[in-house]
Amino acid sequence: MVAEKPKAAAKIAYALSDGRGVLRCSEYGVPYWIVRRDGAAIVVAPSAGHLFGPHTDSRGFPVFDFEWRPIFEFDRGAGYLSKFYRMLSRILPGASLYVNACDYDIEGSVIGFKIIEAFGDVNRARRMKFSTLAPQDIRRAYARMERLDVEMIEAGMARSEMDWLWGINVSRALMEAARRAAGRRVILSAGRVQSPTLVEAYRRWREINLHVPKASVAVKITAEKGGGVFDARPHGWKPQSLETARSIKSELRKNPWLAVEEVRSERSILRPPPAFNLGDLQKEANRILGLPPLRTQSIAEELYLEALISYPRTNSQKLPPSINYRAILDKLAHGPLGREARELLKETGGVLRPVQGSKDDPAHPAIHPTGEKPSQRLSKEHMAVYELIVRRFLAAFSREAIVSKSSVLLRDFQGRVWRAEGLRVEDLGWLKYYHYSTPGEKPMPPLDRGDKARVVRVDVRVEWSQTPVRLDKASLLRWMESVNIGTEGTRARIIETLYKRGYLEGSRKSEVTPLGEAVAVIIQTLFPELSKPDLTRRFESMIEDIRSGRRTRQEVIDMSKKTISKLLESFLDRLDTAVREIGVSLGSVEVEAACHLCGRKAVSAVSGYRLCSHHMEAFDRLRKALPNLASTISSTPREALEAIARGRSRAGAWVRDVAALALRDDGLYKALL
DNA sequence: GCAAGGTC
Ligand SMILES: [Zn+2]
Repeated sequence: MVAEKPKAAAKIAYALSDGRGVLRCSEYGVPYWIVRRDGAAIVVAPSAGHLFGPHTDSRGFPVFDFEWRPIFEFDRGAGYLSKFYRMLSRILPGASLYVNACDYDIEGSVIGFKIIEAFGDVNRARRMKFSTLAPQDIRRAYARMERLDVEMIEAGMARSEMDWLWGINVSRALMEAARRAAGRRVILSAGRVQSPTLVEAYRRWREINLHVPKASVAVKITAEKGGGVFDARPHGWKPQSLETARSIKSELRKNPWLAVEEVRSERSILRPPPAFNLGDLQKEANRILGLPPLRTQSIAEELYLEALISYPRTNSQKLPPSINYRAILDKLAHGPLGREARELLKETGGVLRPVQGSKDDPAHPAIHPTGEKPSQRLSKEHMAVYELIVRRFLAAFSREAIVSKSSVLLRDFQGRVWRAEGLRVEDLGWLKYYHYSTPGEKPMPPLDRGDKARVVRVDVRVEWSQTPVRLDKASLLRWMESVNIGTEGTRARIIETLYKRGYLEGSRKSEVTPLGEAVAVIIQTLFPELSKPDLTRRFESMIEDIRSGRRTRQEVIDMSKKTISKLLESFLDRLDTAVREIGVSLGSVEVEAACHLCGRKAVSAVSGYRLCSHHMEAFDRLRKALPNLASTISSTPREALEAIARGRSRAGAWVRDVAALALRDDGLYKALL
């Protein structure tokens, strides 16, 4: 019986033993288990994920002649697989029956099949189908074993092969262009998941650099009543210019009173969040601990191998009763978060009904602690992630938090309406455990209709809008989740690949490098299929066709080869443009007509200055926004440009470049008006 | 050397 991983193999063996004992053995340092059932000896042996994958010895492209080989033969990072390979090659021969007991998905079907094909006999093989590793599920799957799932195997192999064909061929095409441009070897890559993500990063980076901020005038009143101080802001109106706001300020200095017109207060209820799936954990660990997504994932995987938490590569936000809530909480009560666990047991009186999130996973529950006590050796970061997971788990069982929000409308002597807002947490509820989401309190003195509050001070200032667009590892990961490309196990890793290739750089505010821009442009123009998530949707429908018997793997692979061949042909026809694009980015090719501001290829000229497409776009956007901007801050266009050029305005870099140049050059300045 | 998908 072949399991996908050691942990699963152990669970399967124990489930099949019915408590009558299991023999744990080991070969080359890899564990396997022997159990007796129905008079037969069952050997449950684990793989460690895929042991075989497509590979070729051919160089150059197009390349279509791959074969399935043991992964450690060609992937230096996969050395640990060789001991699994040796163990399986020793254990499998000679059995009377082979059972694929890997996870029931297309990847598991391939993993088990390839191992049975290599070391056993596919003509004496069957498939177990289970969706969880709970003992009763495993026993049911064992009792109802089916024939080998050929359609799933074919679908899974097709997925691997299509990814290989697209990825290897387009990567080699890019590298060929780089080699011709720079005369040296540069490692470049492209693929179904990484390339749409790079293109999205490029789109975001452009938006950030092209941001023309909107100006608005903020007026904040600090008022006082009975010793209590609060803030009020315009309600239902706003000052149209800085001048108007300043005159309001001087009016209020002469007549510093506000009449309370209406007091409203409402309670709002904050429901506890569900337990983590991997994406939520990565997002929260980034927000709270500042950890990049792949770091969080590695830590979670290590916590899982230490048996402190459940399987982390899950999309589920659900906690099924089968995990045994009570047993876990009882154990947690004696660990490092024992005080919180005991508090929760007291609060719930032992009635444990966790919030269930909407997201689900075919094989695993949400991430939760096992209750095992963490060892003292755990690093600070490991402990922090562990604590996050435990606290989120506890919060899921707790009660709602109650917040009371008050909103007070006040009128000044000119009849203008102002609004003050207060916020008070009435009952912390689940926030006692997961305090990272506690809203900030805004105090508000008791006020009644007709009361007079005194204006203590008035602040007037120009506020510049910030771009809402984010570009960093965590935001890219969320984008990948939202368009459903990649898997829990691969998203963060693929993002790291984009940084490793030198396409992206920087952590909190990432940037696309010149090389990344060149690759993104080439992908968009010469391999448009790889620029969007749609290719993943096409893969999915082809995989579905194979599973349902509408198409064969051969047909799907032939179609892919045809598509890729055509793209590579037209790529070679326009190789010079790709060579130039990459050459410029690597600094080995000169631009004939360079942008005055950045040296990129110019697309047109304004008042004698050659500008690239980015700076041209920045010029256009700035020209459209300038009149409004100037009138809002009650200034001349020149002063508005100075504010933009200063960066304090939060304008995008390319917009600032254009503004600064226009301040130095009259011709360009006039062209902006 | 290149993908994306498993997992130690
Ligand atoms: Zn430019």
